[in-house]
Amino acid sequence: MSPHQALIPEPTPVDSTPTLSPVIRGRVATRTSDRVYDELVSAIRELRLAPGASLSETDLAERLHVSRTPVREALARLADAGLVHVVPQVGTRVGLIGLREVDEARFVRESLEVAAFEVACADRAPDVSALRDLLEQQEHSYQTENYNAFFAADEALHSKIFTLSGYPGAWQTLQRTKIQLDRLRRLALPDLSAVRVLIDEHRSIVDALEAADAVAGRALISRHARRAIELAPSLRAKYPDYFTD
Amino acid sequence: MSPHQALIPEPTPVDSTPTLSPVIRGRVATRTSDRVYDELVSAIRELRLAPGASLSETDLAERLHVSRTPVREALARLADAGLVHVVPQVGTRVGLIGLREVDEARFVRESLEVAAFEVACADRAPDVSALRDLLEQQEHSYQTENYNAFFAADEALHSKIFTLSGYPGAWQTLQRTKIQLDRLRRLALPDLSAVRVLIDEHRSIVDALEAADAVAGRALISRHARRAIELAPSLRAKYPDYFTD
DNA sequence: GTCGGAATACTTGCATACAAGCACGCTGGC
DNA sequence: GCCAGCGTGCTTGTATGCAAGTATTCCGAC
Repeated sequence: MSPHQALIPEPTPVDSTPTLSPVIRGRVATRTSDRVYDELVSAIRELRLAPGASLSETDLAERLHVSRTPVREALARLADAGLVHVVPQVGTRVGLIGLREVDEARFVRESLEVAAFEVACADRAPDVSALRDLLEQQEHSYQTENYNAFFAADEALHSKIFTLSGYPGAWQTLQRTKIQLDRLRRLALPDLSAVRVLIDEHRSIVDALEAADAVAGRALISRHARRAIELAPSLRAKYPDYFTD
Repeated sequence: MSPHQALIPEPTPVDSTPTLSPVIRGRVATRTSDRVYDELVSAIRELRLAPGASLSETDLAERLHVSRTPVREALARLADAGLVHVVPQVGTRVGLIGLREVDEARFVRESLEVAAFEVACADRAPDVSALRDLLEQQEHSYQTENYNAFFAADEALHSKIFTLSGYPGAWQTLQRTKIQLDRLRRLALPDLSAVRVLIDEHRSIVDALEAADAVAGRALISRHARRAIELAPSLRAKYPDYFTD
C-alpha cells in the first residue's frame, strides 16, 4: 500500500527473556511503557506506521511481547500529543497529516527559530564551530546519500541554535508540534536535490549567525521553514490517503 | 502549609452513582481517564495541588472513586507534560516551579505572541470588537475583584489574538508550556494593582493591533510577557518550597 | 438479487490481582 | 547512647479478567 512498509518489530520468535529488554536507544528504559512509547513515536515519525493506519492494543501488545497496560499508557500519551486518535469501542488509528496542523507547526517553528536566532545574535559572538561540524556531517551524508544520517544532523543543527540562544527547552516544546512536519519531510525524503538546497540554506544561516546578522537570518530561517510545506500539494497528490485538511 | 489548601475533591460521602459522573466542565467526558486528567490539570494550575506535593495513585483513585487504571493513564500524560514527576517504586510528586522552565516558557510565549500579533497586523484591518468586549469583562472583574473571572478573560484575550492571526492551534501549543507561568501568576494573584497594570497593557496591545502597528505591538507584548517573571524572586522568597532552579 | 435483522467478533474502558523495589522504622547488639 | 541490620509497609509497574459498545458479516425473508 505504500513504500513505507514494515509495521513495527519482527515477531521475535524465540528469545531468552522475551518480555525483558530493558536497554533501548543507549539508555536504560526501566519502564516498559516508555519503551513502547519511544518505539511508537519513532515508528510514526519515520512513517513505519503510516498515517491513518489502524492500531489495536491487543495486537501491539502481543507484537511487543507485553500486556495491554503499558501499551494503553503509551497510546494515551500519543493521543495527548495528537499523534493517534482513539475512538472508544471503535479503534485507534495513526493521525493523518493535517495540512492545517502542518501550517500551524510551520508557524510555530518559524517563530521560535527566528526568535532564538535573534537572541543568539544579540549575545556576544556566538561559537558556531559545533554548527560547522554539523554542516560537515550533512555534506558527508549528502555524498553518501544517507538520508537518516542527514535527518539526524539536521535535527542536531536546529537544536544547537536553541542551545546557543540559551533556551534549549524551547526545542523540546518545538519537537512536540514538529512531528507533523517531520512526517511530511520524510515522505519527500528520497530527493537528493532537495537535500542539497537544505544544506546550502543551513550554511547561509550559520554564516548569518556568525556575522550576527539578525535581519538576514530572519529572512533565511523564514524561507527555510517554509521549504517543507511547499512540498505538501504534490505529496498529497501522490499519497492522498495520508492527508486531511 | 499554604494559603492554597484543599487537595482535590470532597470525599463525596454518598452519591447515587458514585463512580459515574460523566458530565464535567460542560462537556461530556465519556472517558474516566479524561475526567481525572482534567481534574488534575486544573488542580495543578490553580495550585489546589501545591508544587512538590506528593501524589499517590491509590489515594487519588479512592478520592475520585475510580480505580488506579484511569489515574495512572492521567498521570502518565501529566508526566509527559512535565507537570508531575514519577519515580518508580518511590512516588509521584507535583513538579516544582522551575525558574529555568519559567523563563523558557516566557520566551516561547513572547515569541509566539509577537509573531501572531505581526501576522494579525499584516492581514487587513483586524476586527478587534471581540477584544474590546474582553477588555470590558476584565474591567468588570477588576472592579468586583473577581480574580478567576479576570484570569478567564485574560486567557480568552490572548487566545483571541492567535485566532485573529489565523493560527489558533499555536495557542494550544503555547498552553502546554504556559502552565508553569500560570502557576507563578496564580501565586501572585491577590494583587489588585498588578491586575490594573495588566488590563492597561492589554488595552495598549489592542490599540496597537487596531492601528496595525506591529512595531509598537512587539514592544508592548514583549514587556507584557515579562511581567509575570519579574515577580519570581519575591515569590520564591515567600514560598521557597515551591521553587527550584 | 436485494434488503433487513440478528448474532458474532472485534474494539477500547475499567477494575482488580500480583509482582518488584525502595524507604522508613524498629530492634538487637555493641 | 549509637549504629547496624532486618522487617514491614508503602510505592509504582505489569498482567489479566470483565464489561460495554460498535462494526461487520452472515443468514433468512421477500
